[in-house]
Amino acid sequence: MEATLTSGQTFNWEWSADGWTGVVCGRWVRLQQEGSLIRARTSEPQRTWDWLEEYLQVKVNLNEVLASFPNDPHLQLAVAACRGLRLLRQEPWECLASFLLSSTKQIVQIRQIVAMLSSTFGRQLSALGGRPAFGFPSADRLAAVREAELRACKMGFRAPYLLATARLIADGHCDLESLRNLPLAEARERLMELPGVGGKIADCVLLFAFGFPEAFPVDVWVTKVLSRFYFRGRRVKPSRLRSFIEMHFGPNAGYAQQYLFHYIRTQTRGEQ
DNA sequence: GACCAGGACCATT
DNA sequence: AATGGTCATGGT
Repeated sequence: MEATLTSGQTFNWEWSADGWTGVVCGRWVRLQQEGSLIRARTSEPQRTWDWLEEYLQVKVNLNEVLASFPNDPHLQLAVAACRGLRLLRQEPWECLASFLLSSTKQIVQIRQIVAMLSSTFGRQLSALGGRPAFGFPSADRLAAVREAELRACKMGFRAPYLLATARLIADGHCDLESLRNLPLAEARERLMELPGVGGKIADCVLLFAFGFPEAFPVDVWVTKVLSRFYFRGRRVKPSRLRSFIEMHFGPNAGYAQQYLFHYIRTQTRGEQ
């Protein structure tokens, strides 16, 4: 669970001695790992846990996913180092907005920005003990604020992108939920029409929110690890990298990407 | 105090 | 098509 929640696919989980605290579908949640089980606590009674099972993707058979990976020693090394890492199924708007804020930011900083944005514009939620919690602000809410208010959340040049995209979602010009049912390439194009959304951020939404398992976000870390593992550390043109990815990683390429990303990031921390 | 971070966009070649 | 500069901020 730790690998899943700290691997840079989501930014709103906080660890403490009591477990992992976060917000899913507008509900405050605390998760505790007990062996192979996960215990969940909410601040209010729940009539169903479907929303959490969907988010955590607990019904995905991880062994089947891993069995679909190519049998190459580098990838297997990453798999061994990131035991239990899963892909979440996040809410599209929160995922899109979070990754709009992610460009050339370290994960710790993205977490700070998301936290400030939520506490400023998000809905306050009841929580068990501790500090109050805040949900991620809706597109409607953000569409109504001024750019300066967003910049006050330390997002810098990303503020106009977030604002413009929030407005396109809020006024119905773009319906995120409808993109879920499109073919991957088409959904990707629709996403890239949004201001501030290029191929990488689109791939993140396709993989982390819409659940396209073959979507493969390529950032500086993934570029680095692919170069090191499969191209003897040499620079590789993006187009060549793309064709290698499609050739090599199979139907669950996105999972493989997440293992490689988390592996290289945790291995080289503090190095160089 | 450099260097860099889960990029996108625009102006030049 | 392919670089190069720019954007804002702060962690390491």
